[in-house]
Amino acid sequence: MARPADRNAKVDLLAAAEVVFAEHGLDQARVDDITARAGKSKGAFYLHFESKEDAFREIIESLLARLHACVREQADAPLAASPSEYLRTWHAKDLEIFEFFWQNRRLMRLLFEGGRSADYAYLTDAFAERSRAQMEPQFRAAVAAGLLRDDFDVNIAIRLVSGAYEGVARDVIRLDTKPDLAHITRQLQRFILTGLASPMLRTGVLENDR
Amino acid sequence: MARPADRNAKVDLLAAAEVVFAEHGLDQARVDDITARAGKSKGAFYLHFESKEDAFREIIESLLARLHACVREQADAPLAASPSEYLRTWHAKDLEIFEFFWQNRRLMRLLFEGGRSADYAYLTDAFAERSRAQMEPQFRAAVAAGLLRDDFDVNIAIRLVSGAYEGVARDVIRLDTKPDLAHITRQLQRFILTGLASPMLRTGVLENDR
Amino acid sequence: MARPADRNAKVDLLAAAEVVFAEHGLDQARVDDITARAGKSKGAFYLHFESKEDAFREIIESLLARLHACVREQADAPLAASPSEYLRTWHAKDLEIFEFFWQNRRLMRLLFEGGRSADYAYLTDAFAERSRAQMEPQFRAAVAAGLLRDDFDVNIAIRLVSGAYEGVARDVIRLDTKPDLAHITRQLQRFILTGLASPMLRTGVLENDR
Amino acid sequence: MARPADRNAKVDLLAAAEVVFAEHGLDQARVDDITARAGKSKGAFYLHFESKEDAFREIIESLLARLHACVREQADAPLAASPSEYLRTWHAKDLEIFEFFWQNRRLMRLLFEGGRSADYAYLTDAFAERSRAQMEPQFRAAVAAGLLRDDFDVNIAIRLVSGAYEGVARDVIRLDTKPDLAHITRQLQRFILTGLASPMLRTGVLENDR
DNA sequence: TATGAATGAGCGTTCATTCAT
DNA sequence: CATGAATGAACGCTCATTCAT
Repeated sequence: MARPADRNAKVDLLAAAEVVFAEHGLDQARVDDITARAGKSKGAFYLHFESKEDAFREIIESLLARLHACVREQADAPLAASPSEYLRTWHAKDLEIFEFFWQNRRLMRLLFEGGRSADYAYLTDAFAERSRAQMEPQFRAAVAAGLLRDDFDVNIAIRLVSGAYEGVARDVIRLDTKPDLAHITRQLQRFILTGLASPMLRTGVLENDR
Repeated sequence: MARPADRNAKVDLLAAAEVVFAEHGLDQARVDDITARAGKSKGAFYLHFESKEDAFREIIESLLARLHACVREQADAPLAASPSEYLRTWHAKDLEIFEFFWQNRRLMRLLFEGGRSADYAYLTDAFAERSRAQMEPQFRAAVAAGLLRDDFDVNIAIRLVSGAYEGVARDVIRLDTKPDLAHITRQLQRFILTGLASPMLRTGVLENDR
Repeated sequence: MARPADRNAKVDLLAAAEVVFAEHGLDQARVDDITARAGKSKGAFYLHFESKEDAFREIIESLLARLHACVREQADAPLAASPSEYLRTWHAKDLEIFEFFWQNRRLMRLLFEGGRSADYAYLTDAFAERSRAQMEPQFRAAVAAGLLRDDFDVNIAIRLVSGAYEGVARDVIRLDTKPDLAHITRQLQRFILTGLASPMLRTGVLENDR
Repeated sequence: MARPADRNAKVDLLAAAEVVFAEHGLDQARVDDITARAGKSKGAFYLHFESKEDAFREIIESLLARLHACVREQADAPLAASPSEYLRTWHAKDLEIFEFFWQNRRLMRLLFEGGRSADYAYLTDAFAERSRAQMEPQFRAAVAAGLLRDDFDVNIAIRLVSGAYEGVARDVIRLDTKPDLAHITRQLQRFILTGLASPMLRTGVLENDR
């Protein structure tokens, strides 16, 4: 037999903690605020979590787990046969992930801001690193398949691309109303693929390169 | 005639505060740590700063002032005559700014991480916003001059480009050894200008666009 | 179901605070002293009071409330029919109030000494002012009833009488052993009514007045 | 040769200290305030005084010395020959002392309020005690001379009289504009000598006494 | 003698965590 | 399991006093 009261208590506390952490960050969040918002006692909090940090960790870990599940789900799709199929798949994946960002924007902001605590500042980098790591094999595969140019320093290219993704993601999650994610991600894809150079300037670019 | 002010006192304190804030963030930095590191007394700290936050603000404001001075200096250069001149100028500007990032990487990280305190989380966004604002007129000028394509949503393009810059900047400032900034910025420029699409894929891209 | 509130906690803290404030005044009283004396933790103090000053205020306000209740109770009695009844009633009232002073002599001293803090120095005057205000209607009624002389400047007479009361009260509350309050108040009453002049001098006094 | 600069410095500091102590009491007065008001350095303060308390003591002692000089001057006058001469002399003495109170009202308030510090709360009582002590021989002499009634408990009578004086003094020194001190002291004297009872009540009072 | 920057002990208050019921 | 009063370590800030010049 489950003990629903118990489960609900933890769920309530987690929900409240999520809000309070998202608003105040780890350091400035007070356990009192969390329990008051959850309508639970302080004792209940420590019944379910070892410490304030533990609750924070649990929330962040859950977020990361769901995020990675979402990303992996996208990543596991096979390289499409045709170029246009490839683009369609890619775009669908991006949209899926940006939808996740939007759904979890409060927590994603907290993540991007390192939990607003020195102790979790590493989260920001860790997330970026992980994104890059996740991106690399797909990128290399695309290069190998002749879909992407091979005259780039792949590491740097990845860095740039993931930077663009992260930058856009940061923008999206701080909006108040939901933007047209499909449009944004399509532009992002197009930007990555075609660049901004006008034909006239393209000559200059080639000149400029050795 | 009085015991002369230790002209270095404030400088020492600021230097120590910079280190401590960079390491622990605003909330977890202890005034004791700062003064101990500076070899000064606690009283000395409050002789020069109204409060812990005041010292933090002073450090951040100084960083932002120097940063904006650096950016403005770059921005004020006129649009170059020839495309290749334009590219050279652009690259030089970027390099200058990335040098600044590298020189001040400890503080830039703190800035990017919102002071690691809920109270200054806005810094992250404020900086991104400002960067975008600074970029916009230059971008539009380049489009008007036929240097950049005009079939992009400019706002989104700026968002993407500034995202790429920010992402790369975040990467750079967390390295332990100085990377080849000229290389990175050149790749960044080239990436922005030419994109990643292979000729074969380029067709797909065009197809994909309505 | 919870660890039940130590119903005595606040009472203990107030009792301890009373002693410590009475001994050291507001400024020099240390919260540590209060909690140590109460056998409570520092946290417990802030569980019941907003601040040190808040506890002080509560103590003083309670004293004033009880004092005014006592005074009002006396004041509400009607003017007696006969002179001797009037005197008896008056004396009984005084005795009641002086008993209150004696019972609360530690706090009354603190009150008379303005909480031994610049912030509450006004208490001394406020109390005197209030006493005078309370006395005035009774005084005027007694004059109207022909019980008291009408050839005095009433305001000054009240000032003198309340001064005498206050002076005697200040004396009484700093004694170590309880004096014969009935005797003192009777003498005080007699003094107010008849003065000290010997018959021989009385003539001179009356001459002296215009 | 005197060192006028030095002397002036101390005088300036004392004057400033007087104002600051009178306003904030001992505990809440800051040495900084005193030196700033005096236009001197903190070093100068400690050149002339051992400590903040020392300066306070010096000010209070000076006040008491001048006060006692004034009182003694009055006290040393011989008992006058005739009753009316006695009354005139007494009144003149009182007026002199009340003039002193008025001249030094800021400091007298501080004195009456125990320096607004637990450490000097005793001043209030010490002053009252001393006043009583000073009054006693004169009182007894007057009784012996048949000028004052002898059917009073002398100690209590003194207490009452000095209480009345103290009460009136407290009133006077907190006024903003100088009152008619001669009038007040005359009324005070008359009150002490004759009391307030109407002829009608006097009968009852005498009955009431055993 | 005079200066005023520097010192550091001291204290009010907060809040994560514990524990008696 | 649940409660919430109690605990006490921690830390920001003040200000009397010292001392190098």
